Amino acid sequence: MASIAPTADRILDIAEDLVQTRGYEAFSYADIADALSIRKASIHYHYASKAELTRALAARYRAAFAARLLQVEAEFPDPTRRLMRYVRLFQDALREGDHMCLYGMLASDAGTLPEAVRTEVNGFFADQEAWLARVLAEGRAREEFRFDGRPDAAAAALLAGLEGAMLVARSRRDVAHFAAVASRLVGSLTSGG
Amino acid sequence: MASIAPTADRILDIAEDLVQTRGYEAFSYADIADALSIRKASIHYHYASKAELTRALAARYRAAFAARLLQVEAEFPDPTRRLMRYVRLFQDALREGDHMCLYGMLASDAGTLPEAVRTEVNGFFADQEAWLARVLAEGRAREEFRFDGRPDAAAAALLAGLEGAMLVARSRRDVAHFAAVASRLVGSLTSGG
DNA sequence: GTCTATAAGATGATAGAC
DNA sequence: GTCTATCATCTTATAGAC
Repeated sequence: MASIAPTADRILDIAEDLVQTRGYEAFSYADIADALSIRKASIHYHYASKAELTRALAARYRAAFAARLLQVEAEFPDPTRRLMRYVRLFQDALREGDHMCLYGMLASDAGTLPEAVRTEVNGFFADQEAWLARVLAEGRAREEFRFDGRPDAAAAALLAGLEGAMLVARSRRDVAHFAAVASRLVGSLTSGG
Repeated sequence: MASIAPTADRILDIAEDLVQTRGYEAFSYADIADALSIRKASIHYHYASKAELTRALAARYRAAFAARLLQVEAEFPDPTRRLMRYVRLFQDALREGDHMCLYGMLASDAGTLPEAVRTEVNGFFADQEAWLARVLAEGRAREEFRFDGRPDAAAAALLAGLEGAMLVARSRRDVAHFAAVASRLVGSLTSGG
């Protein structure tokens, strides 16, 4: 499947895995070249610099995630199920417990990230908070959710909880830890104040 | 103040700042040598390897944080104030919004961290959750806090929320974002289910 | 589009003088 | 305890043949 994709895409596939497991600073053109059995120079043909490669990777992931959210909205009309599916999307990113969400990892690399990538990171988080705020607002209107204050504030806290849970769970290589924290975060919206 | 401390300590001071802003992979002996106006070889005299330097840094931070928690307990007898002070400790680690909590950063580097440091990271998180669980349990017994389920589960969710809020806030260079999420997390314990 | 070859610089680390 | 000098290796990146 990956082997029939164009080289430019396969490069991003490998890079995505490397960023999720090692971070921006700890992956190299040599790692990608080895994984694909090509030469480093070939990667430079497709992506002139590491900054450009990472920017392309971030943009692809952001677009794919946005598309998946549209799918979720089409598939699940009710806010509760939408939210549960959203949490599942995050949990899947953890894989066996050794991957971090791509954007969570890039956020941790914010201090050394090329500016174009950094802008993309903040845009991604803004996307997530906006989407969650809409789901939460609708859920409260339907009396499926209960929470205090503005939906965007509740959305920011939920996103932070999910990202932090991934960070801690991955350090422990423990997907169950993420699942437990996530269900508590969702539970506090569906059953309390 | 830093300039009268022994070299071994000053090395860790600089390393701490570098890890908090750049992460494990993105700091080097050369960075520390430049900051202290000494040579790289002098650093190797104090810490034979980068792994050993980072392990020493992690151990120092963990011990210092534990000591600060004892101070908080001595100073504030009531759970609500203890918790507010705890959140403050985290917020201070952000500095101007460009530092991550040392252990949050190390957790994000889990994929490439020397095993000894990684063990230290999970120990630190266990420390935090245990301390928070005790504060939460006592707060619920005194009817200052309200939450469902076991105190350790609530503690895990709170810690995850704080770490995630730091991650997102730092990416945005926005301390206020952390403060807003943190006060919402605390608020959900003091005023709701 | 992929290759070989190469560049200029950084990396963690060591030997041995002072 | 700090220095100079050096090491092998890795990094991103480029030139030019095929």
